[in-house]
Amino acid sequence: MSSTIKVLLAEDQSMVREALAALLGLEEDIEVVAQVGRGDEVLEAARAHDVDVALLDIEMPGCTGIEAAALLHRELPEVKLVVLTTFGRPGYLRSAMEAGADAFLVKDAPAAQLAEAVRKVLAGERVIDPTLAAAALAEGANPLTERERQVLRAAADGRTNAELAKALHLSQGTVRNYLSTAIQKLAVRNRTEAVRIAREKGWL
Amino acid sequence: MSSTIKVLLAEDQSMVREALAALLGLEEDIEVVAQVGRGDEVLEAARAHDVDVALLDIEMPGCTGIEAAALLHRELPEVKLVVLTTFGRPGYLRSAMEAGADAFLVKDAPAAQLAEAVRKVLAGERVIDPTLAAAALAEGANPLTERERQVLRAAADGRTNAELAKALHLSQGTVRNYLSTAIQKLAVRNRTEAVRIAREKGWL
DNA sequence: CGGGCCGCATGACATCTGTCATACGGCACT
DNA sequence: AGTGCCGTATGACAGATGTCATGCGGCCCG
Repeated sequence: MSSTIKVLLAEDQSMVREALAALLGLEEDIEVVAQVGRGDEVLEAARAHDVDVALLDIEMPGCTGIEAAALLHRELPEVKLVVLTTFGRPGYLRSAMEAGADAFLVKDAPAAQLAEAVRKVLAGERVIDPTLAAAALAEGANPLTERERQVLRAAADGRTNAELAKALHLSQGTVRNYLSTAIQKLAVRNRTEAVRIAREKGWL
Repeated sequence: MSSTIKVLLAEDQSMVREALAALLGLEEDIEVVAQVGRGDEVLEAARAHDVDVALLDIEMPGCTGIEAAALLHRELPEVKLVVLTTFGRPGYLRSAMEAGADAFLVKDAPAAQLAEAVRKVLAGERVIDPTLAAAALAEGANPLTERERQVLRAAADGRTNAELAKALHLSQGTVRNYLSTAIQKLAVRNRTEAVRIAREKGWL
């Protein structure tokens, strides 16, 4: 029989990361050979340890798990990619798939699915929650332009139009125009709702 | 030597919960005797299993880990309480302590601290991050009145003044006054920032 | 009993925000 | 060459939001 599956674990919360490592450690055929707590340490660690599967949390400092996935996919295409996230946002699933992910798991799925997903992706299968896949397809693509997203992101923490304009090197009127179109595209009433909805959909 | 320490684990994300259980399962002297995924199932499970220590995540459906802690503290005062959270918000620490928690851990602390905290609280010790404790003391108490908190919470998802007034059975002017005083107390410029800051401090 | 804070309210005012029309250059697709 | 979208900008306008002064009744504390 073949040797153990070598896994890289990327997750910023140490306690969760080490707990997941403990969980995977219980499996005979899986070995966690590297752990990192930042997105921007993923590639280096993957190179250093010759991993079979990378398990990537999305929310991480440095860069997101999705960005890390895209990078790995480009640099080490033979590494299988499992994206793990707290939030089952359809937009996340879409981005993860575009980044070359082989599996997409949400953290409130049963723990058994984790080891299972690792084995499946190594066998060439793709693993995604059918409900989430349906939601991602139903919702359609992100309607926001890059600029609209930038403005929304910057507006998220309560900045005023003048501050947004300064931060993005735009005129105040332009900022208002972008916010206005974003608000209309998302069918909401103000910037706060727009930020909330865009976040929920994973469009931000 | 004494028998194993019986632990109840409350955490809504199955994968994290089972991973933490796996982690604790590696310790010879600790046994996870019950797992729940909702705050409002904690008391019942604790009663059913005669637990020594309850490990409570804060963010849970049903009721928060802090509310569950307060309930356990009242109903089963001999059970030791460890509160676990993603966010190291000083206000959370304060509330947890007021609810009778014996330990307060953030999830980005090393995993080893978890088992250690379980043993320590059982030995009658209290476990809190000194940095966080300092922050909680430095920041002072929540300056917001109950009404101000209500209005901020309701305003968080982008409701308009008219909607807030209707939802809270207040006049529109009163809503604006509350928001205005909250904005001043938090030393910010608008409601969105006020919500953000209040959240960060755990005052919401 | 008086002072102070809270909850609640109103009115006036200044500023911020959202909408709309309009404009121009660039780029892509037909 | 024409159409359409994007990025950028302006000006005008209506409505939402934030500030301030002021008022009243209730409650607690000294």
